[in-house]
Amino acid sequence: MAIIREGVAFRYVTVTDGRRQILSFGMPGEFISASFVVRDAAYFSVQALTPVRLCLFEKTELQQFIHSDPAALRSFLEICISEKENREAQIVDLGRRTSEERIARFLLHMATRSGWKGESGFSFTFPIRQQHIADMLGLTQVHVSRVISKFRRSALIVLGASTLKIADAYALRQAAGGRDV
Amino acid sequence: MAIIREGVAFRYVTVTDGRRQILSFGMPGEFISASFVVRDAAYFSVQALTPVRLCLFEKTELQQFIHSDPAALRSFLEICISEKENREAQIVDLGRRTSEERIARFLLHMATRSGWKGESGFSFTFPIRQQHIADMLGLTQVHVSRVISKFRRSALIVLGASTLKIADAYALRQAAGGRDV
DNA sequence: CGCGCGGTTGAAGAACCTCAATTCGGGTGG
DNA sequence: CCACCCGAATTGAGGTTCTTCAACCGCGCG
Repeated sequence: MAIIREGVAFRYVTVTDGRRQILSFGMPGEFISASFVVRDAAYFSVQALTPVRLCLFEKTELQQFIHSDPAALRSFLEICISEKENREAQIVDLGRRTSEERIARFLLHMATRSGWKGESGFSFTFPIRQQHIADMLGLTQVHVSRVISKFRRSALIVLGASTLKIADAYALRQAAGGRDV
Repeated sequence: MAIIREGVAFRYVTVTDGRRQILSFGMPGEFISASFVVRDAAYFSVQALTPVRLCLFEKTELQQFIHSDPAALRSFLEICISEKENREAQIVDLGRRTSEERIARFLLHMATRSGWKGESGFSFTFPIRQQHIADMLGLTQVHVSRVISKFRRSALIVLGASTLKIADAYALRQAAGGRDV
């Protein structure tokens, strides 16, 4: 039972023959996974991308806290459910969007989680490698490279060693499929 | 806020240009979506596949019930979290499994939810069309048809108008990728 | 210096899609 | 009762998207 205070980690599962699927990235302020209130074992693995500082909870204490305070219960349910909603958005991406849309949406989503307000020129730390993007979005690293290169050539983004800059927010949203995030 | 008592329904979203992604099928005994305890609006649509009989709850009453009884809270959290876990399994399917694996796993999963214990020869009502399978698994109906035809020719399954029979459980599990469901 | 990780690029192929024609079965109207 | 019709499934041909394999580059680091 842990909340991330600093750094970035991700949850993933590996299927037979070594294919890897990343389930989510955890950023500061977020639970690794709310499931641990109920579960003892995990069907996934967790790995840190950067050095990470955690805030640990005793499971039973958290359970008591949720019981004792109605507001706490409500906000914990809120967390569980918005985690589920994020997973469902991901399902839509994987099932029914092209690789360009997926990658554009992923970059926009990470920017938003890093405090982006929507303006062009926003720049933030981005420690995620192409292999992670590929494993998050059901693609190969090679294909991610091609799409990212295309975005860069079209001046939608500027991608440094560990920083990403949204250069043309409008065009990137277009590439993401227009509406929503 | 509703539980399905009879029949089958599904939740889905449509993205621009009409592509459809099915998020889940609801079977008897299951919530349409546990999210409604916290949410007022839904980002998805629901459609019945067969005639459906529902059991409706008043949201505020359910909230009070959850607060009043620790066991109720625990089992509701259990439901939320296992819904999330199902979505994550789906993400792995969509991201990192072939169309044959996805379809085989989907059929096995539906059989299990219909009370299947694992033996060959089990047969159950299956009102789902190929288009639904396609929209659940991120494929086209045409491709689903090809894979299903292949399964049928290899005598893994027998698919009637509205019933499905697991003819060769072992081979179907092999097609599903070996381990787990 | 050399090694390794991450990224880029090209060529060839596999998986899946699109379009379109055809079939099959169940229901409905004449 | 039969003709028709409609939704659902099948099948073929050809195309696109993404993968695979492999070579190569650039850069930070021991």
